[in-house]
Amino acid sequence: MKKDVTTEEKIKEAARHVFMAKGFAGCSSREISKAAGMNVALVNYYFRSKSQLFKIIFESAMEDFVTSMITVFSSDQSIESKMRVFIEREFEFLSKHPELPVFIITEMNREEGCSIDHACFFEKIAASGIFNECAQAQAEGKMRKINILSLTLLIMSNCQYPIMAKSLMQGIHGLTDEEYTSNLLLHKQNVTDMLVSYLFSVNTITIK
Amino acid sequence: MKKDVTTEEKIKEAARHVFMAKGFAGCSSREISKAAGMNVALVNYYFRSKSQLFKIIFESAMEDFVTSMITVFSSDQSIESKMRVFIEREFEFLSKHPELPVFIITEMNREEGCSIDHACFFEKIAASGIFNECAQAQAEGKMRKINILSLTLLIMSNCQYPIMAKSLMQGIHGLTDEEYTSNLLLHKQNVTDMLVSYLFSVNTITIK
DNA sequence: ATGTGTTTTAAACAAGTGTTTAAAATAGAT
DNA sequence: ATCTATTTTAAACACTTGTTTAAAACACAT
Repeated sequence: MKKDVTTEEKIKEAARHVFMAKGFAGCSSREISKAAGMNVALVNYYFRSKSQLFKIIFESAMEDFVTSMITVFSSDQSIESKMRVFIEREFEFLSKHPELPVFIITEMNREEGCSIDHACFFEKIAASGIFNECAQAQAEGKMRKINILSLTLLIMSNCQYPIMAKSLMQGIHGLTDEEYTSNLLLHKQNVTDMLVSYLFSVNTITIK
Repeated sequence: MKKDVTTEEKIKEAARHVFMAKGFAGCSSREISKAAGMNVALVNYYFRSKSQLFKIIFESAMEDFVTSMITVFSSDQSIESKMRVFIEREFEFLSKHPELPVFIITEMNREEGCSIDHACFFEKIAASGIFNECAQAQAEGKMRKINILSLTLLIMSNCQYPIMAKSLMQGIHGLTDEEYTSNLLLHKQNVTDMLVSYLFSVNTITIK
């Protein structure tokens, strides 16, 4: 028997949407099954339990998250232009999946969330060779010497936070969706300028 | 009748802890009442409902959040040193309340979360005069010309994200609590350097 | 001690939770 | 058409949820 979209995929897609929007604790199995247009029992028929289904969705979300990074790192460019492209792509990717960072951070803080092995993601990133490339650039004086955690944090902070905090910023500054989106473009440019000049010290800083 | 700590305060304190750690959806009324060492019915006796209690806790959390900012802005210093002090204080404050940013962002995304008026917080910040001060510094060429949202985002991103994403970063980089904390100190310095030099263009950037 | 108002509790309520069971519907092979 | 295995459903399971009710415990004035 064949279908355009298998039942299993229907469930996963529905679960992805619902989990992302409301979190593990914020939704019920029945809600997911309804979003997939079927009976509750089917969810457990294909994926033994709610937790099991969640684990699959979460890991695939992490996978997307990391894959989006690695594609840029593996490309063949100077490290500085990799950085520029990376920021560009990260804003683009996260605009399409705005709930992803909050989702990942929230669920990492859940007790059960720790059961998942995260180190493998670091290994994947490391395997792209980006960290060695940075170390070399730092040794050659082409790049500011900061440790890898700090580098990761600088980039992630400035790419992810502006998208995670959308509703907060809209609330505080009183902006519509469109206004926020257009402001985000300006901000992306500022972030790029700031990070590139800080890390690679392109001394074209002239203000006023 | 008098007590050292009133029942009402006991409930609020317990609710604050539990809500922060698990979110609105992630905990039950009974969990809160047990944390406060009493019967469930008492929670509803003092605060009509779980939602009502939550609203109070959330708004007080936002209050703390904003108050922590304003104290620095209202002080009597140059805008550049205000920035330095602000980052310092923000890292210190958030280290003591690490769940606060994720909590606020998560609950802002809940449907019911929108019922709360957020604009008042912006007004409070604006009332501190910090925005005018920035505008003036920008007009005088002392500060880079970027809009307020972007400025807010730059600061918040770099102060809040490193603390929100602790468990994610620990997972990825394989760090203990102590290691992360000490790395956070180094990172705070990097953030300060980067932001100050980007915004005020202190051109002492010479690498290696 | 009695009465009064407040604070606290145990118990119950209906509704919703994750999960399981057994029966029904469906598919494909003979 | 009959049999078999897979897919889907309705119904029930035991348990937790937010909230309410009525009785108990308490404090305090008289």
